[in-house]
Amino acid sequence: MDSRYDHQQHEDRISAKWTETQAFNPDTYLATRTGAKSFSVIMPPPNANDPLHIGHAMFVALEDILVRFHRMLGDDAVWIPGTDHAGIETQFVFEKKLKKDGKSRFQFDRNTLYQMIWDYVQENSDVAVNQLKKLGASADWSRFRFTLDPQVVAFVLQTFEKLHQRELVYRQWRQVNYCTRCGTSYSDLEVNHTEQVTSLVYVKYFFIDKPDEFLTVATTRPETIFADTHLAIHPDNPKTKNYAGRQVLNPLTGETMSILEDSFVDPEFGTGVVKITPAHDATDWEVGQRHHLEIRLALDTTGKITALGGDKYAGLKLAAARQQIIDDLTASGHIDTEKTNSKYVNRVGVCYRCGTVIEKIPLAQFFIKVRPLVEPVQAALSEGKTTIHGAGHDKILDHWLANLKDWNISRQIVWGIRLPVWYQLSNKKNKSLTLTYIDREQNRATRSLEGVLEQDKQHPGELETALKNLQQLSAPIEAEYVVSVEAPGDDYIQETDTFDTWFSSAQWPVVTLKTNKPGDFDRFYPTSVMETGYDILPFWVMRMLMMGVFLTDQVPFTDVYLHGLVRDQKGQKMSKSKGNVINPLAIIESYGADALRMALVIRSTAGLDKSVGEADFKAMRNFTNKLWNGARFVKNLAETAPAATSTLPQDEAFTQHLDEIITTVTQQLHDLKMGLAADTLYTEFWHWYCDECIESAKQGQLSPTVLVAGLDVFLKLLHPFAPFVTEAIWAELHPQTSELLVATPWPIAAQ
RNA sequence: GGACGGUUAGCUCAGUUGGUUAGAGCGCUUCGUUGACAUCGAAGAGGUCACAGGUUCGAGUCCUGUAUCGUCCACCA
Repeated sequence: MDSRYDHQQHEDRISAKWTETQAFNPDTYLATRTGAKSFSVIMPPPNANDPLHIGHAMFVALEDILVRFHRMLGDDAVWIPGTDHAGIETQFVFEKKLKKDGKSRFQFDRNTLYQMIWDYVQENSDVAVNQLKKLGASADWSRFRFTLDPQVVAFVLQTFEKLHQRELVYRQWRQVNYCTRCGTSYSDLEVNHTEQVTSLVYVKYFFIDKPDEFLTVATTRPETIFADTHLAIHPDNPKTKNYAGRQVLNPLTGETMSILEDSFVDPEFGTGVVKITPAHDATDWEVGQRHHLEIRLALDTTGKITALGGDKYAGLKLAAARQQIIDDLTASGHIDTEKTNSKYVNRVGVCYRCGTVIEKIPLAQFFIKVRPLVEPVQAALSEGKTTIHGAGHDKILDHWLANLKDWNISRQIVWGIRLPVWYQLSNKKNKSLTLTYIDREQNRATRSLEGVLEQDKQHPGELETALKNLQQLSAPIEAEYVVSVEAPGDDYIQETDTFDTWFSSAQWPVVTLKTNKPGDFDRFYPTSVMETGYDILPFWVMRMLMMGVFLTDQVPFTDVYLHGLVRDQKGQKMSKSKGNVINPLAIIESYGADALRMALVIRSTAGLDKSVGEADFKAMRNFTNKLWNGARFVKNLAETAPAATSTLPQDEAFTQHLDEIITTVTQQLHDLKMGLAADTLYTEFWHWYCDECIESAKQGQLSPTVLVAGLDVFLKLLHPFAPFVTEAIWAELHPQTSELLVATPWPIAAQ
């Protein structure tokens, strides 16, 4: 053996051996499954087109430890890998790429664009998988799934159909979160809230009956004044009480606005009078619902002022319109300029992806009723069917479940699974469907269905072109639709909206098992441990619970282990702008995958963030070297020492303590205390086995045969944590056998 | 405004159901290459376990409150 462990000489070679022997496929490694307990882990699928980051290394390390442990225990253990099409993320990245080439998504019909993104993802799809293998992930690659695999898509469509049959899906014209830059709506979860400095302007609304008197209203959104229908006051506010029922003039349109009373108004804030814009503000929308107010749109989905703005403002972009309106209102004496606070800090919703301010815009979208899905989950959790491991996140989940609102699953992007919703072309109610398509002159055209049919009469083939080169379909709320996995007939056009990626992800534990090898679902469901970052608890874990219970009447997993963020050595969040991002591949290159894994896992705890830095990787690299050299010495000792004729003084104590270690580590792993188990093994191997036991053996107090047997135990216990170096040492110690360490049984304490 | 976490050695963090002199890595001091490892070994310095009460034979660990940092949620124009 070399005097140093050189990971680069071993890792790829060992990886290949594991693959050759199909060591990770339970159909292969288990001689018999009779009586074997099932242990299944579904991998959180990384984005198919992205290289892995340090967070992925964390999940690989933790999940791999569990799977290798249970495999060695003799369980029917499987870890099902996959990659995610990551709808918005991927389309966002692809559009940036298009832009670089001087193109835009609007130049392509949706089928062409979809195919282009598909090809792009295919080009990169090996990257993630190869990196997972580099990390030592003992996943069963023969069960690999991509979220857009045809079987997966088919399953997701059936789920939607099932939800529809159970009346858990509805289409409604409702205010939704809309990113004008990404061109799609979002669910509430995709909106981040951040503080922003804007101008708070005080606008005067003059009374109709007394034209020289006015009410002052503070607003940060003067550009929506076109769509204002009312002002509101609190019914019990003495300061504003006498305004009730009076009428004022809209300062921009000159229209009559009445003053209504609603207790949502905070008498203490501003002037105690609020303008109501039902279309573009969440609170105002609700006020509008309560008081049956007309909903008028001031902004469209491109972020421009609608026709409501008249010749002067229509078509202006939001920011430009805002400034123009402030200027104009100031000029016309409608703004109390002395009161203007140009540094007003307020909270706005921004797109989690691109940071653009999210607009509230009413749109016809598909929603899922969440109450009927949530309730069985709450029941299951309170019965302890699923345990959440991770610093209070169980309570956070409870809070989410209790307050969850209906889920908008429609996205106006192409990179995803298209909703199985169909509109009949000949249906009179569907005449005003709007089709955007690339016409025969390669121009982007937007026409009503009626208009397309008209065109088709004059230029036969227009309808065919429109359907074939369709970019986007926009159906009014009164349109009639059919939900069907297959096209109901030739006379139908399919909805162009795609599912929220999380809608299909929510079914991942079910779909990966149901569309895989026959019998997998019964064999592995409910899965054992769902291990993922706490940051996607509401996005993913909660929704997997909801959809899992809906589809199977069982929770999708019995335990959830939430790991924290990986931070840098100073405890700072990693970000590209700070330049403190750690590339896991670079760490593997210099220190080895084992060192990376150990550094991430050791003393990490569920639900809490973990700091790592160069010093940690180095320390754990030293540990792999320590293992190697301890083994090197012990091997040599066993080979050269004369056969023991009797037991030595330390032999019994050694065996006893070794048993304690086995018991402790085994229990820690059963309890999902991977960080603690790694720490136990590190300390026991280095400071007990090497520092004490090897030294005892040198002094003839401990038998080499006992020592070498103990080494085997350590190699097995450490294998889940540091699979490469332990496998390499195993081969050195047991040159006569072809059995790999990965396939050996877990040690059992004598007592 | 609500909720949830963190606060332990110079730094980053463990501490498994309350139980003997509170641990690790890195850093620091002194010494050491006599059968593995200098990516090493030996010895050592360094902690009122945020603070204040309480429960207990016994509290880093349980309870109450305070401070502070952080995260998530929330319709304050």
